Amino acid sequence: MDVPLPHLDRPFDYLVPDSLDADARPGVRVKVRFAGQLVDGWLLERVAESDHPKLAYLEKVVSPVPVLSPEVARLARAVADRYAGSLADVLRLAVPPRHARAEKTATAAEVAAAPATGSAPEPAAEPVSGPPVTAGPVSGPPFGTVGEGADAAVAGGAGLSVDPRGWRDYPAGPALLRALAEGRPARAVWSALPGEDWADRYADAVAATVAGGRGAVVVVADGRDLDRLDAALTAVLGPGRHVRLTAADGPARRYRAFLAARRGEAPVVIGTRAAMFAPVDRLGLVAVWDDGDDLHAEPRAPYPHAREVLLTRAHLTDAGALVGGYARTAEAQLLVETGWAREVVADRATVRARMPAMAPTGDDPQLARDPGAASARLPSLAWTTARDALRADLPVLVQVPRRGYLPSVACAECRAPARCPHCAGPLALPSAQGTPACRWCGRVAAAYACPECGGRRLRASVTGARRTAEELGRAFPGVPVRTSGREEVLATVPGGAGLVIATPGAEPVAEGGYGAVLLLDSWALLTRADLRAGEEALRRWLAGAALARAGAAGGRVVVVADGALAPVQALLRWDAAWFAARELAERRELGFPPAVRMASVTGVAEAVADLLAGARLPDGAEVLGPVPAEEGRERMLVRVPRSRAGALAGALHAAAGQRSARKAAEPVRLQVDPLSLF
DNA sequence: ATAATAACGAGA
DNA sequence: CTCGTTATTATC
Repeated sequence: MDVPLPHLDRPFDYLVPDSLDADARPGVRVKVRFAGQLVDGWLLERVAESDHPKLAYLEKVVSPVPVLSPEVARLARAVADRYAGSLADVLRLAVPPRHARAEKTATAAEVAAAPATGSAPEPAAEPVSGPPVTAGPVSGPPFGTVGEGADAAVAGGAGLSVDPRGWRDYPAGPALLRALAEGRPARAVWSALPGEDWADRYADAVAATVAGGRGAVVVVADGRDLDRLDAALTAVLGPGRHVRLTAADGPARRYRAFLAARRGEAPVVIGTRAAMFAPVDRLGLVAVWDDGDDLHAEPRAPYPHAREVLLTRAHLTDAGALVGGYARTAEAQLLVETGWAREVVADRATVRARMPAMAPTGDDPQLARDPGAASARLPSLAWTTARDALRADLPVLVQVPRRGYLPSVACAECRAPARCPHCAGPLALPSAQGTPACRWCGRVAAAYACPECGGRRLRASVTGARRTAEELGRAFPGVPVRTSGREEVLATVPGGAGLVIATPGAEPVAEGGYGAVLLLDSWALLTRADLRAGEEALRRWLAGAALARAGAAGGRVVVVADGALAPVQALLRWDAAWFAARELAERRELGFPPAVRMASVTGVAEAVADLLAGARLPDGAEVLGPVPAEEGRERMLVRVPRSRAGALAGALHAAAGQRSARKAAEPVRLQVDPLSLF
């Protein structure tokens, strides 16, 4: 029933009139009369009898295309249960809006050929167990030992030949590919080497899965990553073997792509998070690249995260799973530490050989002596590193904060940019009412006085990529300057001398790799009041640094940050696993996710109190708060051990059901795994 | 929203 | 005890 009310989140039985008998197959959209009105719904299964005494007739089959596959129906129920949401809400995310014209292009024969895969549907017959992340015990064997994998270029059992290509750089890599080719549910957390062509590696893993006769779903964060993966897959699988599914393509194309996937026209679906529910036959692999990117979190109720949906999916279908990135999230680390997934990492010698030379620079006494550096507002080491790379005819990447992400400040009287009295770095405001502090050395400038006019008041201004580009252009005359950011994102840049100013996430790949990468927004990233500030900073640095040449080939990275900080250490050593383990240990200590399961309840105070009063929270649940939320609302957090995660979601959903049943007017937002905890 | 059903109270 | 009214609850 396509109504979002939590107390109606269960199947209802209807009689099927003879006239609709042929079309009324599981997975079709239907219209039924419910409480006097016509509402949309989903036909979940056909049964011989019903316990209900008086049944109404199905009003209409909207379209005979069974767009909801049995596997996705089960997945959607499990996701709704995990996130304390309703099946209808999840189905809205899982099945794109119908586009009648796009549907017409499917002939009757194709409709009839729509696969009836998977086990018999049992909608809501029994609660589906939570995703493996919450399940605790290790399920499924590891996909091979290091020794076995190292020299295995040919798949065993099935006699399929799989070339591990770049996966040879990782001791467990070839075994991973072999397992996928043999249809075994290998689960891996992959830490990509610096300079790694991740899209090629994902294409290899997908190709191995397809060679084994199974399908794959791959989710990436944005359109640029998608284009890259698309090209890599076309190169490896050939054209027409994969479907591209993303909301950015518009409703018609999206629905057409969805139907193609549903009909099983291609074994592989790739896309942004819209693709996480894509129907795929005989699913053998789910994969997500860069799971720390917050674009993987769905902003619509019940706010599922692509990584969690895909892992649930792997669990339900016994498919393999690949969670990869240059960085590693605490959630991925948990998969490794619970033994659910195997870590796929290169050994230290290989990492060292591939790494660019790394250097931190903070407070910079040489700044004044370097006129070029001073005019570019760059610490001296950053400036000389860039200059050397340009002299060697190599491109230089400068990673700067997103425009508006962190407002810089200027004198309120004369508009002169406010500079750090100590190192002349730009001052910025971490929050609206915070004290300005230096973006380079981090020193707080409490008693600032403008050197130009003596003014003491400051106003916010923005120094984005464009402004930085102008200033750097002046510091390195004659060098081409390109920017890549919000308005225009470059995918690639040529290999010769040139400056590339990019915001995090928009760094273009340089032909042959960058000679130097300057990471300038360290302080802005690290001082964010967020549980994940360190993780996020490291993720962005690694993504930028990964584009540099190896140290032996002249690649250098300068990070303007204190080298003693843990995320900086992790960058300097290129050790995302170390940082993730540290981060997870710290969250265990503090009782933060993913070591525990958190849910937030947001609304006006009475509504929040009402819901929590009616919730039968599991043993050991802690209620924290309230903290003020946006406009008059407040937010309470509920924390439980991971073993009670399912019970917590169930209790909150049931409590929301009670409220909606008695028509409580004030809305309450439930969010399991909320993005931000503060 | 609206129909059924339960709960309640006044008058026979 | 019955009828009529009102609160409650389920909605195939």
